Amino acid sequence: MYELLFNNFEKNGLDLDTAERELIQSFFKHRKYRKNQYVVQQGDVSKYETFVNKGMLRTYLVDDIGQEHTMKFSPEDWWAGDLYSFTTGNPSSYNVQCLEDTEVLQISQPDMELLFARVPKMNLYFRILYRNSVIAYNRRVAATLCNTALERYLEFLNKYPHIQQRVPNHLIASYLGIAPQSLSRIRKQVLVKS
Amino acid sequence: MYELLFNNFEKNGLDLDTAERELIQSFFKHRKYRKNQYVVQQGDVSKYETFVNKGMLRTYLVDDIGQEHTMKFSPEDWWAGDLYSFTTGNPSSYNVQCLEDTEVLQISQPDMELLFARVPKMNLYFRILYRNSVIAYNRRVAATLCNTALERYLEFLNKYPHIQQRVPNHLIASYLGIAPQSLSRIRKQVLVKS
DNA sequence: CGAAAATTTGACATGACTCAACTGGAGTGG
DNA sequence: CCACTCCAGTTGAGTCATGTCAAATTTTCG
Repeated sequence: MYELLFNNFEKNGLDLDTAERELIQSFFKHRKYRKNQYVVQQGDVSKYETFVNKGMLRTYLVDDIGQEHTMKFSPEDWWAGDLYSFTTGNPSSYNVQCLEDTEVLQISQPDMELLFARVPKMNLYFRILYRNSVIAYNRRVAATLCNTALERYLEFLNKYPHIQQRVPNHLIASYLGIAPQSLSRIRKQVLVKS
Repeated sequence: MYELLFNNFEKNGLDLDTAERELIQSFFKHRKYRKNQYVVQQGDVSKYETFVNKGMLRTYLVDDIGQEHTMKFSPEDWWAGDLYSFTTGNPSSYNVQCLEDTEVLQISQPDMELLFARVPKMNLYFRILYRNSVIAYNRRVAATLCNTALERYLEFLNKYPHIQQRVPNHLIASYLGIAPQSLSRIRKQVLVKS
């Protein structure tokens, strides 16, 4: 149940002994959700940082005029959660919803603080994790500034081919920041060209 | 020369004793740039993470058709640099340019690794720093997905009033992802309404 | 099978871009 | 002190990409 998480720790340069692993395990709660259930809802506090073991989560928000905008897809081996709400305890403006039946490991904010106190090298892991996240966001902002919708769509396909097959197009459109009709037209262009 | 940096460490929960401070100082190089000089240029490796002591930096990139897009402004007490290039050693796609005469403190990638080895609690500082950066990028992506150019402009003014007074409007436009003419029209609207 | 959701298509509206010209201020040099 | 240049900012006209609304079609799934 914890293999994927510990593998992820290792991938990011973390060496853990048995005692540490047991301690870490004790901080994480295993939880199963069914498709369409919510892990967090707009207005709630995002109490946990959530590591996806199996399935897929989608983080989105709803704007003033009722439109949904997808911030992020989280398949297996990714984290999800609203870091702002988690850190400050303020209500989240995001919804985190299951696109499939999903199994996760969750750690609460106080437990995370304890974890840092007891296993200081977790600071290294999260430093690397957040650093990579900053790099990814950089790219995304750069893409929205520099690229057309078509280019951003192709980049998305390229980068997340596995996600594309598991997620309906209108959600991809809402991630790219375009209307589903526009994505449909773009897809037609791509077909013609190839 | 190091007060601002150490203050920043403290603000982010870092307690340092004299020995640690001296060690840390020895890793940072002080450097002065004149207005319009480049700290990093597209194609170079971003060898340093740069903390701004005085002045203002602007990180931007140039797209296929020669347009500039501003990723970030870094006034005093902020960091600048391309984290991707810094981490991997690959060439950067960004330019980092001085908008004013600027004084910085720089640390190289190998020195940063040494720093983490010698002062492990620096992991905590950068974890927090990157975490806050992730939160800020989240907001920015959410704003580009949810808000109109007008709303994004008002949010920018609200959040960085100090920057607005020190930076020409066409650079703000390139940060917001709109043409300078569009920003000019938006500013006219704002005047009429108030 | 049948209902609901997703996708596609068409017609039209609109916000933002481009190109081009003009204004106004800052700085320079005669 | 004035003429000149340079650059930022503004304004207008025309264009284009993308959005909206509405309807048709296809797919999914109970």
